[in-house]
Amino acid sequence: MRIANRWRTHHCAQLRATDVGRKVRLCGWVDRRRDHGGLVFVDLRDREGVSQIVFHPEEYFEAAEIGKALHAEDLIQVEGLVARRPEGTENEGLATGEIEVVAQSVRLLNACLPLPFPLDAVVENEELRLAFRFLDLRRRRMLENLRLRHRITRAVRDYLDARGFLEVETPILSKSTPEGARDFLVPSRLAPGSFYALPQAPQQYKQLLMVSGIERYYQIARCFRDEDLRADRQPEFTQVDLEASFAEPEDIQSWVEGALEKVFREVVGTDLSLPFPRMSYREAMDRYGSDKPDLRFGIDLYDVGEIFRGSDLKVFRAVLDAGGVVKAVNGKGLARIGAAELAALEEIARGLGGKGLAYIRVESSGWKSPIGKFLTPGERDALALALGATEGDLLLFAADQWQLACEILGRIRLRLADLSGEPKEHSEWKFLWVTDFPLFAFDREEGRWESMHHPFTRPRSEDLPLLEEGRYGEVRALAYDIVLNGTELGGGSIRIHEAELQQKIFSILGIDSETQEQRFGHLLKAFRYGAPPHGGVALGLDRLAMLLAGAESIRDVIAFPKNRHGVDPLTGSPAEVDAKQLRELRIAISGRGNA
RNA sequence: GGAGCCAUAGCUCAAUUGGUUAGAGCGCUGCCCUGUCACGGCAGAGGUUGCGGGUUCGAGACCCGUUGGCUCCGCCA
Repeated sequence: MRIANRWRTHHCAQLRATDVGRKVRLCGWVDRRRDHGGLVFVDLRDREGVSQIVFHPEEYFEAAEIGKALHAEDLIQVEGLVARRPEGTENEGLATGEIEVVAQSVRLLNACLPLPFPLDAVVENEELRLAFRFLDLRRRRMLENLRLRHRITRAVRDYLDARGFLEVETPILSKSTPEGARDFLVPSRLAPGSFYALPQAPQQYKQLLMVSGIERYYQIARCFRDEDLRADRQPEFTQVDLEASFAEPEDIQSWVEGALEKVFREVVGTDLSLPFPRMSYREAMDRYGSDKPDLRFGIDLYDVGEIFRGSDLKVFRAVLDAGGVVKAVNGKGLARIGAAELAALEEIARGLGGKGLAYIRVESSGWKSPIGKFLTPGERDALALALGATEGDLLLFAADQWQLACEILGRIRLRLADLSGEPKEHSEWKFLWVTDFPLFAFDREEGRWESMHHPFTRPRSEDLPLLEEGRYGEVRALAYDIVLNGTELGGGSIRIHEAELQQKIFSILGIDSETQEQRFGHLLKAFRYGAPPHGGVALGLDRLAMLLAGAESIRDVIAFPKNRHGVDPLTGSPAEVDAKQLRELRIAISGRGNA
């Protein structure tokens, strides 16, 4: 890195014993000052690191006077001589620890007010950190997070470039398609009453690029969704978005695996073993009660319906007779948990819509359980065998429709892992492809079918007859999600490229022909002009960076994130605008607050 | 829209069962200190305990409300 110019000759992590005697000039912030009355030391910091500056009052009085008066985070320019530190005062913990710069002159370039929070300690007050984000980003940890993110995108770009992917930008001012998340809208001045929408993803544009014959496209794409925020959700976020023509799911998956392998090798020095395991949606739900199972621990769900098929336990029997399932999970060693914890587990079940959560404490004195008296010795033996139950275990049961029973125990499983102190090492990377998602999910409240992934997802060809027969819930999609340690890192699919099939899917989703033409006419039109088969995937860059950084929130890997309410406390966005601006847009505010 | 947790000095936290003048470390200010690197020493400033109400002889603590922050559910094709 070339750095020398009139401001500075080196950066603060650059100088070594071989530079002793050299006259240098450094610029940086006062990381720490140690004033010995006479002698003053300053750790001078820039992006690259730290050098110790020493002020000798007898030799360089004026410089020392300035040095004495410095404060934390003052910005200074120092000119001086590189000197070897006296025998025994070297600092082995510092790359530049063999030398120091003897200040001959120093300029205070810009002073710093007393800091609102320390830069070298944990600060819980995130609101304050965001309000002073420019200072927060000076912290080593945050700087390294940004650097890590940079390295990720660079590795991804290198990888995809080497495989013939073209980076193409797509519009930010886009068109609203009311399916999916809520859109951010941008009013058009030139067409009053009309609005652009910020893209939730470049989905349709990248498919159009495939029709254009681009063949392999990628983009580090900003996406916008106007939904409530979470630790891993911001209203604007970034996806590594790619699409390829003439590609099978295996092609897409191997590109993702290859890119991630390169990222992990180059960014954190970890070798991933490829390919990642695959698991069908059905199996993931059956075994782990989740479509993004965390495989760092091995608590499995079991179907124990057969054991209760002839049971006296009416609640279980009724569910089974109605076509439901009885599933169970074994919390090894958790018979010890108290009533409050147990109630919390039941609350998880109820919160999801379950009727309850049966439990059995396996204790030395016998099985302690409200359902205990309904169990025959044979049933107990069968359960113990199926669940591997031994003394001290806590068995939990959900009896419900398959989907719900799985989801309930899936949540319980995560909670049990916490309770039992299962190791969840950040350095352990458990990747998984979840495949064969259902194409549709039935929305009970709306009383209609919805796309599980999105409406452009291609059904498996062998399931096309099911589509004709109206057995929508059974149709599987050529879709795949990539999961890392229980986090959905991304997902993709092979797309529909035929106008007729696309129209059929739209119709099943309850979008009539007129609306189809209105909202998706451009896509349907394009499909009639020799659209190639194609598919792709999108990876959540923020989440990937968060996991690699060992951060708790994607806010820690985004330079200027929004808080819980979509507000940036630093700039004060969003903000009201001038009446003149609104007039130009022909917008009238009808009311504030509970409008 | 719902649930939970939190709010005490600039920051991170403490304050026994409701009981004297709300403390500590860091930071800040002043003084001392010539080989430190989380330098050290002495002194000092800094608080309407988020806000409003209530219970009580007495509230940082208990109750109600409210505001703000965070986490989760809903939502996120």
